[in-house]
Amino acid sequence: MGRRKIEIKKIEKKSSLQVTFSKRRTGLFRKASELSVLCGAEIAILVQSPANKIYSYGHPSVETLFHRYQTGGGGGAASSIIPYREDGRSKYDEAVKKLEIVKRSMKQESNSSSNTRFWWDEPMEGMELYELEEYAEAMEALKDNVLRRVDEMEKQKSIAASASMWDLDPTFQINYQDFDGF
Amino acid sequence: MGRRKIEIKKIEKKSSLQVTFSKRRTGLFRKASELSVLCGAEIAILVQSPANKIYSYGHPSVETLFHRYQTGGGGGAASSIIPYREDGRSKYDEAVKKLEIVKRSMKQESNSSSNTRFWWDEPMEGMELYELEEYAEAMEALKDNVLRRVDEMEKQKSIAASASMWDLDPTFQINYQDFDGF
DNA sequence: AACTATTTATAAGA
DNA sequence: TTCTTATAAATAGTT
Repeated sequence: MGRRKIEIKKIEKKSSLQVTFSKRRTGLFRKASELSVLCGAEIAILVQSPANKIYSYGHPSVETLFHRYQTGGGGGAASSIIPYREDGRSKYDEAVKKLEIVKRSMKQESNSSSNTRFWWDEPMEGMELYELEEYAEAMEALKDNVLRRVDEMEKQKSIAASASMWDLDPTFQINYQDFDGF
Repeated sequence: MGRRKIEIKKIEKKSSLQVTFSKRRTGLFRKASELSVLCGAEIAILVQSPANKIYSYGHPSVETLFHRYQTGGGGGAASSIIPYREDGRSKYDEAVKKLEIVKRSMKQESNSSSNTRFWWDEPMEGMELYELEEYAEAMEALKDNVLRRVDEMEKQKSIAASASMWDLDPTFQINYQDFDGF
């Protein structure tokens, strides 16, 4: 794709690998941005570099798309695949914002007074790795259940679509961040 | 980029949009695959189409990368950013596999006998939306805590790196799936 | 970081 | 849709 055709196999020379990674990562994110603008598609990309940095691209955000991916296609029982609500963006975003507000207030409370302990902090002391892993999994299952229930309730509440998410103003605040901090 | 140069702005003609979306999505995933092979990078992509289908590309998996993204760069308290362990892949993957086994067994149990109820299913009945949202958030906070603790324990346990994750055999089982089911 | 010779990607057309 | 093809874009190797 340039001076010579190359085989698609792992580049061994470390310096070339670094250069190619940088060029192609940029190219990939540019392509994503173009697809997003041209077609109104919403896209999230995570790339973990050879140096273990994680680069992300997300419009509207990595989290939003991942949540849709999980609730829409991956999470829950295999039979109950829940479609992403056609009218859902604004309602979804409202819910996400509310969750974030609750989360922040919870964290502030739990940080401010060190003697106050909340029930979700309790099990952290003295657990063995295996227990913790099991626990994390139970949490995830429970959260999936809760989110599914939220989805169902939202769906019932939103009767007619006020506007398709694709008619909204595409304010392309491209969320383009590197994690260089470690 | 072909017969004519085009501006990067939303395509209005619906048929062209559909064709362009399909071609460029394919192109994007191909580029991701090439970057992955050439540089040993690990990549996840989610694309939500104009028709609200979610297309995903992930190597090793969307979930794995998203988890790293959250624990490594986004999740948890703002100050305690946990780096992805340099030696971590095999340990990390082991943990993920274990979690998945636990999850599957939990799901199987809870599905097989309909009269058996687990504690994490209990709170689902009769909760109002606001309660559910609060609950979901508590779950997420707890899961974050648990995962952070797991990370810390893993880090302590893995002393010297046996092999860099980038030296491992790149068995490129590209996980390339469409959700056409809705 | 820039530069180009080439290879790829793709817009339009069939 | 899928294929063809003229042209734009991406990029490998070089400076």
